[in-house]
Amino acid sequence: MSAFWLCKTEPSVYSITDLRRDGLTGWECIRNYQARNFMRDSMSAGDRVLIYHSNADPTGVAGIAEVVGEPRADPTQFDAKSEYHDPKSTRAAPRWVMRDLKFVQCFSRVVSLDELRAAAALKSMAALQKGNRLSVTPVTAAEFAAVLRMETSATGQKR
DNA sequence: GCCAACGTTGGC
DNA sequence: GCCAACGTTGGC
Repeated sequence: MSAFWLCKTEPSVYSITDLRRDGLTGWECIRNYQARNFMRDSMSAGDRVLIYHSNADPTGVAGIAEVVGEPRADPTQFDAKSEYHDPKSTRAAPRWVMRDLKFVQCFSRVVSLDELRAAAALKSMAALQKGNRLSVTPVTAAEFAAVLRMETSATGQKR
C-alpha cells in the first residue's frame, strides 16, 4: 500500500532542482529518531514525497519525489570526517537509516507555506502543526491531492 | 540574528 | 526516572 510523505530540505544544501539533475539521491543525514522510524518502518517503495524547501524564499512545497528500494544504512554515520559522523553507531547495528528518492516532478511554482496554512484541506497536516520540526512527516492522500491542486490553482498563478 | 519550540544529554 | 542545560530547527 502506497502512502505519502513530506520531506524538508534546505534548498541551499539540496533542492528539487538538484534532485531533477541527479534523478536519484540518497536522503541521508537525518538524525532524529522519529524521522528515522518513519523512514525505516513506514515508508515503502512507490510512496510519493512532497519536497519542502525550508529556510528558503519562499518556503514551501517545490516538487515531488518517489521512494525507491529498501531502507539502508546512512553511510555518513560511519564517516569520521563527516559532521554527521556518529561514533556510537556500528556497521553491525547502524543507528541511522536513509531512503533513496527518485525525481518525479518539479512544481511550476513553489506552493508557499502561507498558502499551505491557508488551505482548509491541510488543517491537520502534520508538517504544519505548531512547533513541528520533524523533517519527515506523513501526509494523507487527501492532503497530497490538495497540494497538487494548489500548484495549478488560479490563486497560485497570480502570485 | 532572534527566538519559540522542540529533542537530547547527563548528573543525580 | 527527573529535569536542567544545552543543541537544533526553522520561520521571521
